[in-house]
Amino acid sequence: MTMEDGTSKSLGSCGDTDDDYDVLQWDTREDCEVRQILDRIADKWSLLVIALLDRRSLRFTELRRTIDGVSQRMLTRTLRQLERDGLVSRTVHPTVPPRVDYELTPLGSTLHATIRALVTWTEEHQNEIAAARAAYDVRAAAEQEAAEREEAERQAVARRALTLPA
Amino acid sequence: MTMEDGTSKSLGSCGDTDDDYDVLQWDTREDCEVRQILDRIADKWSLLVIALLDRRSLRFTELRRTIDGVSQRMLTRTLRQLERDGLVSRTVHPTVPPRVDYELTPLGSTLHATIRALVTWTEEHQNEIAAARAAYDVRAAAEQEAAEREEAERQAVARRALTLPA
DNA sequence: CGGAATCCGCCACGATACTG
DNA sequence: CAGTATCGTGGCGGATTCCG
Repeated sequence: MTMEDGTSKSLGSCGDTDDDYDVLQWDTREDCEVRQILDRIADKWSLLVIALLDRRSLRFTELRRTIDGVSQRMLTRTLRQLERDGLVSRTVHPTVPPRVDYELTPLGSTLHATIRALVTWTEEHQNEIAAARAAYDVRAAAEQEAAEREEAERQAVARRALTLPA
Repeated sequence: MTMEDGTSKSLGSCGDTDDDYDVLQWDTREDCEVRQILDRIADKWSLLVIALLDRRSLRFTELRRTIDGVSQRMLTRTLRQLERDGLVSRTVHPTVPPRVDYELTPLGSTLHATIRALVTWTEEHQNEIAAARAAYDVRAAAEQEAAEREEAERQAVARRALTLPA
């Protein structure tokens, strides 16, 4: 089993002292739930798996084929974590060859619904972000060029001071 | 400048072909906006910075002190990325010693609002998740122990077959 | 004070091979 | 088919040093 990830134990409810002013704590402490869930949905495959399973339950190989690019190792690990968090349920049919079905739990469904909001936000604002990035890159390039010109100028001055020092 | 991260260019609108059946594409392609934003808010510090700046604008050192654990390198990188994405604005006051203020842009504010939904979901369901994890770990431990007993049994049988083979 | 540049450890992830 | 086990590597993030 080896418990490869760092989650393991210490699920200490994150210490909500009073109101929601605990901005510092819910992200600083490693064992905080928010951090955990965030890492889960943000890792390379979890979100995609959740999105796919929201349509219908799927077998391991179906997921593997559909996702295209995932290694069997990562798919297994992803599914295990989702299962452990109660977001995905795993049903083994004792047939031969073996057959394993994965489906979203009710909890997983509500999470997917929540995530949709984030996806929607991204879709709605991707143009603004792209524009901001383009603008930033232009400014950065301009500043860089200015710095280089300034540097060249300084060197030119230094050279003149050397070539005619009389 | 060196452009250390992999984002750089290629902001190719992710290819929304028809409806929302592009589940495969918006997460598989590296240059997809959803992936980018997700990686941003999920990285170790961005979310915390956004949460802090949502209250009021802050100086570099204020952020550094408040966050407690962040290296100046990572704080700088985080702020640069957020600035590039148009989520945070950076204002340099040409005083001595220099003073730099960071504040959330309107775009950044809307993102923070969206993220709050996710945080809320987590707060509401952290008990279920904790319970699911505990249950999973118990099952896993039980299975492990069962496997070990089975193994011990096999070895015991093998030993008997050797000690009295007459 | 607010960075930039450099070096480095670590582990998440991928590729490969083996098992029930 | 559905995994586990093992090894190699790229890149993230931390520590340190230097600069304007």
